[in-house]
Amino acid sequence: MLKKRAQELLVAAFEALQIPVSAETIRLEIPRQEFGDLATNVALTLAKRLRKPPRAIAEQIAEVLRTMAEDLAQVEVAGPGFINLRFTPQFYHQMLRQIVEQGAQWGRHQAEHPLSVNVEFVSANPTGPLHLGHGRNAAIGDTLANLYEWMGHKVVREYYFNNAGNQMRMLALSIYARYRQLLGDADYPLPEDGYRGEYITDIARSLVEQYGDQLRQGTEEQLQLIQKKGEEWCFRMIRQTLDRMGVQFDVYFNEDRLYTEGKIEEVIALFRQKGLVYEKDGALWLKLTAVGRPQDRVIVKSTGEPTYRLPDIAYHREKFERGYDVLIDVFGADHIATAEDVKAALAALGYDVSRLKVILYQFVTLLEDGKPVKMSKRSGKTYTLDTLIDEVGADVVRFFFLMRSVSKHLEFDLNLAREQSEKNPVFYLQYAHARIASIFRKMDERGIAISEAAMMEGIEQLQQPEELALIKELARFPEIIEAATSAAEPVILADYLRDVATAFHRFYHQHPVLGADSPLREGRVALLHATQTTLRNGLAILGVSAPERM
RNA sequence: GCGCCCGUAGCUCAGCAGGAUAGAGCAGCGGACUUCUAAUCCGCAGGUCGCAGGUUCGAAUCCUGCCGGGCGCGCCA
Repeated sequence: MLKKRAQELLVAAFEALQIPVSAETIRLEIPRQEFGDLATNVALTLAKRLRKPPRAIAEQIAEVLRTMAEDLAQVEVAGPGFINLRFTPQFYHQMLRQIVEQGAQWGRHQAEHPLSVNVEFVSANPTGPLHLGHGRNAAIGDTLANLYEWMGHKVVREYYFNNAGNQMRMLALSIYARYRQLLGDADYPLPEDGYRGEYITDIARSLVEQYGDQLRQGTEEQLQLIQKKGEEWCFRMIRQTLDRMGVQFDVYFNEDRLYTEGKIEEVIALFRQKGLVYEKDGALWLKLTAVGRPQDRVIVKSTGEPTYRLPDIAYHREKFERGYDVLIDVFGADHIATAEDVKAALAALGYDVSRLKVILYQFVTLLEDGKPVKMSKRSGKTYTLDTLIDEVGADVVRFFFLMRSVSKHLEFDLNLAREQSEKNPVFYLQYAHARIASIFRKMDERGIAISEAAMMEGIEQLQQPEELALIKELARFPEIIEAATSAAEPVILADYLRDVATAFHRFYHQHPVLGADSPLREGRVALLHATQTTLRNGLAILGVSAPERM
């Protein structure tokens, strides 16, 4: 809200001076405290075009701004030509009134043209429990979905359920091997690249309980049954873990459907029409080099089975056909090449791939005592997301996965996460919220009831630097949501909430609320409400709880 | 070899549509609880922004090259 207002004022000033400048070229940033509330370098960027020294331009604009004067307490030209702005306390009071009025809706945008958005994330194969990478994926995807909702769009959360590839066959064979071992064939070998986790034995055990030795022969039919049971089991595990992460999907899209509904065949036919496929060595190749990709790829193996790339393309085409305005994929960094291939293929089929945003997040390393925890897929010795949640709780897990840029490798420091103390950054935010809740409880105990009207009255009493600094911080919330959404970076919101908490703790430390005299007390209560709302809403977007007490 | 991501304080990271003295958290040192939660606050200390060039009035930020780390480059998914 601050930047928007400043931008309006600057645009008006430029108009008065008859200098044509578009609003977007006026960039505002928050400078060091002593310079002001906002600063712009617009005079510096215009210097060349206007052939005037930047300071002279800045002075001119500043002059006009000073005469307009509304909402601005101070306009200064500094350094090489920055214009520093400081708002009046009255302006901040007005903001605070708006926040209190909006209450639970504070921070929500009303999109002029609401978009339909599909966010596909997690999409882990139903062959085992979720791991840390999936956890980061879940946290990022769900938060992006939340952000789009807060921007006023309509969001569908979707999970692509990859239950048709040959990894499923491997799952069945792995379970079968354990099943045989349980039946007494201790030496029955696990397949070369089989799944080795504990859960495989659990599944096998449940089969023994249900079927006894009836599946011993391992006929095709029996293996299919085992596969089905394994898939269901894994799916249940996955959903339980996602539940604990606070993630709910609207759509689970089964890969099966692409086959049963003929989508795979359709895509092949389309590629044929466009002359984008050819046969070689008994396989069907997609001519990706014709659409700017470095290599052609096999899409149907010589065995007649499609490679994973083909259903991927068919699936994305299906999503496009459903008519979303925006499609978002959340993938691990290892999907780079595939994602680009899928995009190029869809573009070749005539789809507007600018609507498809692929979010690639970097890998997660688990650190314990400063050293990476070794994970081995072969031995099945991996650290599951469930284990992590058991150990540190869902709030910490979600926050830790969101507190770094998506594009950065993430070091998950187990020792820090386990720390139930001030060192843990999650608690810092939650504590601010709980502290406010505590004051409200105290008010109840003492029988203090304050009407909204009284709060609104009291707001103009807020003149202390810590009070104004806190309002200033709160006022950024809608802009932060917008920035985090357009950059697809939850960390922007996470960092912001820390700043809010800091501003609050400073205020709290310096100024008593209930001990203050009316009407200042009422004004401070309004500030508490606004702060709590901001923290609660922000934490909700991140999927972290806002506790009433700690 | 090629492609993508990353290199900023002891550690983990912000800042990067160029701009005013490069910021946080943790760790270190020193202060603040008879008051609404000290899971807090205040202060001190800590940096050749990987290296070398280039563009510019101005580069952590843009360009090129190199060095270092991660991830890819399957008829696996």
